[in-house]
Amino acid sequence: MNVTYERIYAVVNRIPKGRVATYGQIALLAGIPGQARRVGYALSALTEERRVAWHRVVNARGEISLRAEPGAGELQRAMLEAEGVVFGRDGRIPLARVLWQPSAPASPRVRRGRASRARPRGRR
DNA sequence: GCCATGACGTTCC
DNA sequence: GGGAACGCCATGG
Repeated sequence: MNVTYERIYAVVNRIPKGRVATYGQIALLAGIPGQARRVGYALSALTEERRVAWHRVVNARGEISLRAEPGAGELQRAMLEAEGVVFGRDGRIPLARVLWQPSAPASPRVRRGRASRARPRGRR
């Protein structure tokens, strides 16, 4: 297993209870900024032995990313709700309130709206 | 070794 | 605000 994967899992495990983090955020903290896709892949290859809090990882929209496993979305939502994470009417999570902020000493309004803009590219 | 796909993200129209 | 396009990378065929 790659060290990157381990680091990703470690970052995910650092998410405090009752909070969620986005894939991009995790990728950033894991040392692979902009590669959220790899994070998703790492989580897909996740096993129960790892015991990673994968349910605290959501996409940038605050929604639960569905995967191959049927019913996993419901499970994830149930686990999050059990931890105190609130869900909006449309099934989304208000990231402004429950988004994990690794370095939020006293100003919770550090990043509002988007998760980050590490790559201001975007040619089209 | 090339091609297609995927638990995603960001920017532009 | 919604949709489309491009990116980056690992994995499997």
